[in-house]
Amino acid sequence: MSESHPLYQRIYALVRQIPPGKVATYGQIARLVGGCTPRMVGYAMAAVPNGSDVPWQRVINSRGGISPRANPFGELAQRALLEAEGIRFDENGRADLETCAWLGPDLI
DNA sequence: AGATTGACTGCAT
DNA sequence: CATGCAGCCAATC
Repeated sequence: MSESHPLYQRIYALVRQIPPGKVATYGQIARLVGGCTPRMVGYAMAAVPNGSDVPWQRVINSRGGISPRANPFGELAQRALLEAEGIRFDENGRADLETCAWLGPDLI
Protein backbone atom coordinates (compact mmCIF):
# COMPACT_ATOMS: atom_id res chain seq x y z
CA MET A 1 0.00 0.00 0.00
CA SER A 2 1.48 3.22 -1.16
CA GLU A 3 4.95 1.74 -1.14
CA SER A 4 5.99 4.06 -3.91
CA HIS A 5 5.00 7.10 -1.84
CA PRO A 6 7.78 9.01 -0.08
CA LEU A 7 7.94 8.53 3.64
CA TYR A 8 6.70 12.05 4.24
CA GLN A 9 3.68 11.46 2.01
CA ARG A 10 2.82 8.40 4.01
CA ILE A 11 3.05 10.30 7.26
CA TYR A 12 0.95 13.12 5.86
CA ALA A 13 -1.64 10.68 4.56
CA LEU A 14 -1.96 9.15 8.00
CA VAL A 15 -2.16 12.46 9.84
CA ARG A 16 -4.78 13.59 7.33
CA GLN A 17 -6.96 10.68 8.48
CA ILE A 18 -7.09 11.87 12.08
CA PRO A 19 -10.70 12.98 12.65
CA PRO A 20 -11.49 16.32 14.30
CA GLY A 21 -11.54 16.21 18.09
CA LYS A 22 -8.98 13.42 18.15
CA VAL A 23 -5.23 13.48 18.67
CA ALA A 24 -2.39 11.05 18.02
CA THR A 25 1.16 10.84 19.34
CA TYR A 26 4.38 10.98 17.32
CA GLY A 27 5.17 7.45 18.39
CA GLN A 28 1.77 6.22 17.30
CA ILE A 29 2.06 7.77 13.85
CA ALA A 30 5.57 6.37 13.51
CA ARG A 31 4.29 2.93 14.46
CA LEU A 32 1.36 3.07 12.07
CA VAL A 33 3.52 4.27 9.21
CA GLY A 34 6.15 1.69 10.02
CA GLY A 35 9.84 1.94 9.25
CA CYS A 36 10.00 5.42 10.67
CA THR A 37 10.72 6.90 14.07
CA PRO A 38 8.93 9.52 16.17
CA ARG A 39 11.67 11.98 15.32
CA MET A 40 10.93 11.61 11.65
CA VAL A 41 7.28 12.30 12.34
CA GLY A 42 8.19 15.47 14.19
CA TYR A 43 10.54 16.44 11.39
CA ALA A 44 7.84 15.76 8.83
CA MET A 45 5.37 17.91 10.78
CA ALA A 46 7.88 20.71 10.86
CA ALA A 47 8.23 20.38 7.11
CA VAL A 48 4.49 20.72 6.47
CA PRO A 49 3.97 23.87 4.39
CA ASN A 50 1.64 26.50 5.79
CA GLY A 51 -1.83 26.16 4.29
CA SER A 52 -1.54 22.42 3.84
CA ASP A 53 -4.54 20.19 4.52
CA VAL A 54 -2.50 18.18 7.00
CA PRO A 55 -3.86 18.65 10.54
CA TRP A 56 -0.37 18.69 12.04
CA GLN A 57 -1.79 20.21 15.22
CA ARG A 58 -3.43 16.88 16.06
CA VAL A 59 -0.05 15.27 16.50
CA ILE A 60 1.29 15.64 20.04
CA ASN A 61 3.84 13.92 22.24
CA SER A 62 3.36 10.78 24.32
CA ARG A 63 2.41 12.79 27.37
CA GLY A 64 -0.55 14.30 25.57
CA GLY A 65 1.17 17.66 25.55
CA ILE A 66 2.61 19.96 22.95
CA SER A 67 6.34 19.68 22.48
CA PRO A 68 8.41 22.86 22.67
CA ARG A 69 9.87 23.96 19.37
CA ALA A 70 11.97 26.82 18.06
CA ASN A 71 9.02 29.17 17.64
CA PRO A 72 6.84 29.49 20.79
CA PHE A 73 4.02 30.90 18.69
CA GLY A 74 3.43 27.56 17.03
CA GLU A 75 2.94 25.86 20.35
CA LEU A 76 0.29 28.33 21.41
CA ALA A 77 -1.35 28.15 17.99
CA GLN A 78 -1.46 24.38 18.18
CA ARG A 79 -3.12 24.43 21.57
CA ALA A 80 -5.65 27.02 20.37
CA LEU A 81 -6.49 24.90 17.32
CA LEU A 82 -6.98 21.79 19.42
CA GLU A 83 -9.14 23.61 21.94
CA ALA A 84 -11.22 24.88 19.03
CA GLU A 85 -11.78 21.25 18.04
CA GLY A 86 -12.96 20.32 21.50
CA ILE A 87 -9.73 19.05 23.01
CA ARG A 88 -9.48 20.05 26.65
CA PHE A 89 -6.18 20.86 28.31
CA ASP A 90 -5.67 20.50 32.04
CA GLU A 91 -3.57 22.76 34.25
CA ASN A 92 -0.57 20.67 33.36
CA GLY A 93 -1.02 21.61 29.71
CA ARG A 94 -1.92 18.07 28.74
CA ALA A 95 -4.78 16.88 26.56
CA ASP A 96 -7.05 14.11 27.77
CA LEU A 97 -5.64 11.14 25.89
CA GLU A 98 -8.16 8.87 27.58
CA THR A 99 -10.93 10.62 25.70
CA CYS A 100 -9.32 12.16 22.65
CA ALA A 101 -6.74 9.57 21.64
CA TRP A 102 -7.05 8.50 18.02
CA LEU A 103 -7.42 4.74 17.78
CA GLY A 104 -6.31 4.25 14.19
CA PRO A 105 -7.03 4.95 10.52
CA ASP A 106 -9.84 2.43 10.17
CA LEU A 107 -11.14 2.10 13.69
CA ILE A 108 -13.49 5.01 13.37
C1' DA B 1 31.94 12.17 3.31
C1' DG B 2 31.64 12.93 8.39
C1' DA B 3 29.52 15.35 12.26
C1' DT B 4 25.48 17.61 14.37
C1' DT B 5 20.73 18.32 15.34
C1' DG B 6 15.79 17.62 15.65
C1' DA B 7 7.90 19.22 17.09
C1' DC B 8 10.30 11.77 20.16
C1' DT B 9 10.18 7.65 23.23
C1' DG B 10 11.33 4.40 26.79
C1' DC B 11 14.11 2.72 30.40
C1' DA B 12 17.62 3.36 33.87
C1' DT B 13 19.69 6.01 37.66
C1' DC C 1 9.77 13.52 39.96
C1' DA C 2 14.41 15.17 37.48
C1' DT C 3 18.23 13.81 34.76
C1' DG C 4 20.78 10.77 31.50
C1' DC C 5 21.49 7.60 27.75
C1' DA C 6 20.50 4.90 23.60
C1' DG C 7 17.87 4.21 19.20
C1' DC C 8 16.12 5.80 14.92
C1' DC C 9 16.48 8.38 10.12
C1' DA C 10 16.62 12.60 7.38
C1' DA C 11 18.18 17.23 6.61
C1' DT C 12 21.75 20.61 7.14
C1' DC C 13 26.57 22.38 7.78
